[in-house]
Amino acid sequence: MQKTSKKELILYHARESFSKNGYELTALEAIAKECDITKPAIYYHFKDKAALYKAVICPEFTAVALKIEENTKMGNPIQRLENYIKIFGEFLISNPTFNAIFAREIANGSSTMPDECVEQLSRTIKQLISILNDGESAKTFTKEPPFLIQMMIVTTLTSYNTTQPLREKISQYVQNKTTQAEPNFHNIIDALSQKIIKGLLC
Amino acid sequence: MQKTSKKELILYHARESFSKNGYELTALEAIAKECDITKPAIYYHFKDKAALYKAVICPEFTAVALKIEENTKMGNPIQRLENYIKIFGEFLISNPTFNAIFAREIANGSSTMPDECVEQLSRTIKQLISILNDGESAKTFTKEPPFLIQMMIVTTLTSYNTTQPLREKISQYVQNKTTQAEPNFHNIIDALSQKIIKGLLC
DNA sequence: TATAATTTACTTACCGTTTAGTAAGCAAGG
DNA sequence: CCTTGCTTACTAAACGGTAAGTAAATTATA
Repeated sequence: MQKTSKKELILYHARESFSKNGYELTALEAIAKECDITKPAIYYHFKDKAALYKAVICPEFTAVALKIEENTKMGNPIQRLENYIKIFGEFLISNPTFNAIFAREIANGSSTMPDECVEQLSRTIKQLISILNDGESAKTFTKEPPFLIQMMIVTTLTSYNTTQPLREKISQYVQNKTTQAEPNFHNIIDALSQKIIKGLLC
Repeated sequence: MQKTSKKELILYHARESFSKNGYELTALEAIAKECDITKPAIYYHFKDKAALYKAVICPEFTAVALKIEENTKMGNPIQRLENYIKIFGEFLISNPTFNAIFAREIANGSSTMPDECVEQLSRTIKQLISILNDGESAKTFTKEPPFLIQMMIVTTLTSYNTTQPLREKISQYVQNKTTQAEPNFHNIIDALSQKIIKGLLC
C-alpha cells in the first residue's frame, strides 16, 4: 500500500484551507501543522504561497475544461447546452473546494487568477460560444451575449452552493408560509437548465 | 459651504478600499493616510475594523431594500419582476463599490455578513417571493425555488460587473470571429430580464 | 563491495514586515 | 475646566519567507 506523498498531503490541506478561508486567511503554518510537518517543508515543495495556490487550482480548471469538451460536442444545440450546464453543475457538486475557490475568483474579478487557469476557462467558454452559435444558425436560439449566458450558468450554480448558510439565515426572517422543502442541488441544475434553455429559444 | 465631516471621509475611503481590495487586504493605516489623518483617529470614530465595515455596507443594503420595496409593489407580476431586476441592476451600476463588496460576501457564503444586512437582504427576497407567488397564483409563472431566481438575477448581475477584466483576458484566448461589441450594462439588464421572465412563463 | 560524495526531504531558529489595536497626551472650543 | 477630536508613540501577534543544519537515502567511485 502506497503512502500518499507529503506533497500530495500539502496540496490536499491547502485546497481545504484556500476553499474554506480564502487566499489571504490561509496561513501556511496552519497547513503545515495539519500535515504534521513544518512550514519550511512547504517551501521545499513549492516556491511560495502563490505557487501553492496555483498548484491547487490549475488541475481543477483543466479537469473541468476537459469534461466540458468531452461532453458537449454531440447532439443538437439544446442537448449540448443541457449537457454543458449539467456537466458544469455536477463538477461543482463533486468538487466543493473548487466551487468555493472559483466563486471567490469571480467575485475578485479574477485579478489573482493564474493565466493558465484563464486559458483553461477559455476552453469551456469557447465550447459555449460554439453551442450558442450553432443554435443561432439553426434558428433554435436567439442571439445572446455568450458571457451573459456563461454568468447565468456558472455564477448561479456556484453561488447557490456557497450561499447555503445565508439562505438558512434569510429563511428565519422571511417566514415564507408556503415554504417548500429546499430543493437539492441536482434539482437546481435541472431547473436552471430548463429556465435558461426556455429563455434562449426562438 | 459645509465641509464633509472626517467620519464621512473615513467612510468614503473605507468603502473604496473594501470594495477594491476586500476586507482582509484593507489596511486601516492606508485609509487614514487617504483621509490625511492617523490610524487612531479611525478608532475614535469606529470601535474596530469590523464596525467600520458594518458602517460601510449596512446603509447600502438598507437603501437597496427600500428601493426594491418602493418599486415592485404595483402592476402585474411580469411588470413587477421586470422592475425588481431593473432596480437591482441599476442599483449595482450606480453603486459599484456595493456591487464588489456584495459579490465577495456571496462568494464567502456571507459568513461575515452582519445580521443587520441579512435582515435587509431578506426584505428584498420577501418582495421577490411575493412577486413569484402572485405570478404563480395568476397562472403567469411556473412554480420555482425563489432563491434560485434570486441567484440568477443577483449573482449574474454582480458577477457580470466584477468580471470585466476576466472577460477581456478570455477574449484574447477565444478569438471569437463573430465577436460582437461588448454590450453595455443596461443592455445586459434588459437581456437578463427578458430571459428570466421568458423562462418563468407558463 | 566498501566507502565517499551528493542529493532528498526535511527541521530548528530566525528575520522583517505588516497590521490591528491601545495608552497617553494635547490643542481648541464651549 | 472639561469635552471633542484628534496625534505620537507604542505593543503584540501573525505571517511570509530564509539561512543553516541534518539524518537518511541514493549514486558514484576506488
